[in-house]
Amino acid sequence: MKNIRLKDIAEALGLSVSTVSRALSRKGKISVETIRRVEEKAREMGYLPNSIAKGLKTRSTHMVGLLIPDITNPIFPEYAQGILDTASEHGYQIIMLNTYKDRNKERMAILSLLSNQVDGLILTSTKLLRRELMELKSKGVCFVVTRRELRIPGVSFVDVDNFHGGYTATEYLIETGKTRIAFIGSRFSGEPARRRLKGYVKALKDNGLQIREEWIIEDESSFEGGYRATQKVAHDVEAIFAYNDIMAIGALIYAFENHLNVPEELAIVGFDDIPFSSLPIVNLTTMRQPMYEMGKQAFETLTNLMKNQAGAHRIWLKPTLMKRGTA
Amino acid sequence: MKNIRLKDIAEALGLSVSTVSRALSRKGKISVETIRRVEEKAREMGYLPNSIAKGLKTRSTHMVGLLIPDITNPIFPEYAQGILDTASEHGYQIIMLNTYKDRNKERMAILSLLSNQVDGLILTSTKLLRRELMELKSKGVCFVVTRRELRIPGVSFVDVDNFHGGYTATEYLIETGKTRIAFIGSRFSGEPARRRLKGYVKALKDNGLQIREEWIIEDESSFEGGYRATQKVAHDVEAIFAYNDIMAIGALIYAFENHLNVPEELAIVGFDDIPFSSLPIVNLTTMRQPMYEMGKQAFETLTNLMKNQAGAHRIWLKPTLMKRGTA
DNA sequence: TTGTACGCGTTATCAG
DNA sequence: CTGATAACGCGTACAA
Repeated sequence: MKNIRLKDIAEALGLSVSTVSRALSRKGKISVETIRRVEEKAREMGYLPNSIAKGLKTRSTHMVGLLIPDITNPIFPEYAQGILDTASEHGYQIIMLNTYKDRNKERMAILSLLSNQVDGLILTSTKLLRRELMELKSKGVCFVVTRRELRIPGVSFVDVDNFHGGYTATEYLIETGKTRIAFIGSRFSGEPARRRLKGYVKALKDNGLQIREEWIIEDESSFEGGYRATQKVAHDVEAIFAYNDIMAIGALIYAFENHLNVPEELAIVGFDDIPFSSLPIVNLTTMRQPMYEMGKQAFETLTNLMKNQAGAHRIWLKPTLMKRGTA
Repeated sequence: MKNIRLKDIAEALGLSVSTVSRALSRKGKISVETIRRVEEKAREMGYLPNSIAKGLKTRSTHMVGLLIPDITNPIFPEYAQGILDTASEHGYQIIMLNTYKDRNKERMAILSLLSNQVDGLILTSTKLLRRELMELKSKGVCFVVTRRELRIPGVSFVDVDNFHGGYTATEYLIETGKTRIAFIGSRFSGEPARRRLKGYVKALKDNGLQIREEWIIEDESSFEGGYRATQKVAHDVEAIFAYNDIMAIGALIYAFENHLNVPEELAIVGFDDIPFSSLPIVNLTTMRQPMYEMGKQAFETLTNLMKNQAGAHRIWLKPTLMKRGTA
């Protein structure tokens, strides 16, 4: 069954293709009567516009490419939701791809997306080099970066204020009376961890507490990593601020297995607020990252870019403390 | 900066557009030397093919639409991953949309996707009426349905064998010595719940156990729902088979709060194996649905359809028992 | 108010 | 082996 084209409905009505086109898009001068007839016929024949043909002409496909490291990482579904919902409100479709934090995959994905003539790109935790992003920008590609803070003139990004989050979490632990506080984290080479760590350090200093190197532990981002890191310091500290909820839960498991009372003997604060942290059995106190909001803002920033070629936006979202049972 | 077109590289080389096209696609007779020259020039000029113009001509965009009820439902990210990975292997892009189980949203989404000339559709847990699916089929649209078993001639689907899963879970509980076993579930009107329930009933019968209506509880699919349902039967049964992990965890919370030993006093088996069920603190015994595999199979079934217009495939995946701490 | 003619970037057909 | 030419479906100056 062939699709109905403008031409088909034009012939059925004895009109020209352009008249039909105008009637359907309501552009230019056209009689109300013609509009009515065309619309009726279009409905009757089940006309469905060919958006890609339109895109070829108008140079706008209303498609946006979304690159995510890994959709099974529990912080991302909510983020994706924010993007999908907002895109849908604005009449855009999202083409999604996983990059697995592989710079090469990312490059290929972007080429493929641009080849498909997407109107814009959302790059999540991109590994692309600064130079590459500048090049992309100079080609006139519209894009927004999230979860990576970078200062390239004209490049927009949306990120969480990791420093502020680290500061708030640590300060809260201090407020509850803890003075011996460890930080366990992963990938200290990466920006998010570095900034959360800086927030932790600053909060300790501001409160006249000493920074102890041996209380700052690096391990991998996993339950096991959190467990191991906790093992190294649990005998010596009263509280743990973890880089993320995964590691915090690892700490929780350690406490559980070693019959440490939480939070009395060992208080634990995480970061992210992944869905399971709020389960009654877990009930983790943590810094919530507004991931839905991040997705929403990312898309809205992008639409502004696509429409007005407006200047760059830099958005920091504040994480909020979710007080629950572990601190 | 305008994009480089075939025409640009043709002019730069003093060739015709069609020759350049053939050189790049290596179709038809063309000299090796020309191919070399064209490819070099293309690289040099940074040529990126315009897939949507190509699609207009070839009537194939290599895009596939994916409809999912809700990507934040923890069973779906893995599924989406399976689809994304497989699509990528086959050189396809995925346009993803949430439907929120809303039939109308689904209709709109499909129209919009077809308007974008996708080559195929994957409909997850679709609410569309049988009649609508048949209509879609008769229009020649390629699509695969997942998580809904339906017998429409020529329509392919991939689903988990819910009956088998329900049977296996119940049988396992019986094997561990339990005889008083409850089923807690939600949406008994829906097929998955009905089939799992049937499996439960059959397993009881096959083992000479009685079916007790008051041990079959319906409530909503949430922690609270599972908690409430458990509350109603816990005093009377030794084991609970839950429709899904969410409800099973609700049951677990109930047991936890009421100091019931799990699994001695109350054994619990879930369904899904969502990521958190394997956490040491949760450690839920459950029927694992192979969601990645389901996504993979769905896409592969679809490619077959798109290529050969091959006959319909009906695939049932077997869920597998994950023996952990709660049963 | 409507129709004609052309172009968007690509591929397919048919001559040469 | 290569080049003109005609589509693909739609939008838009320009002419009527």
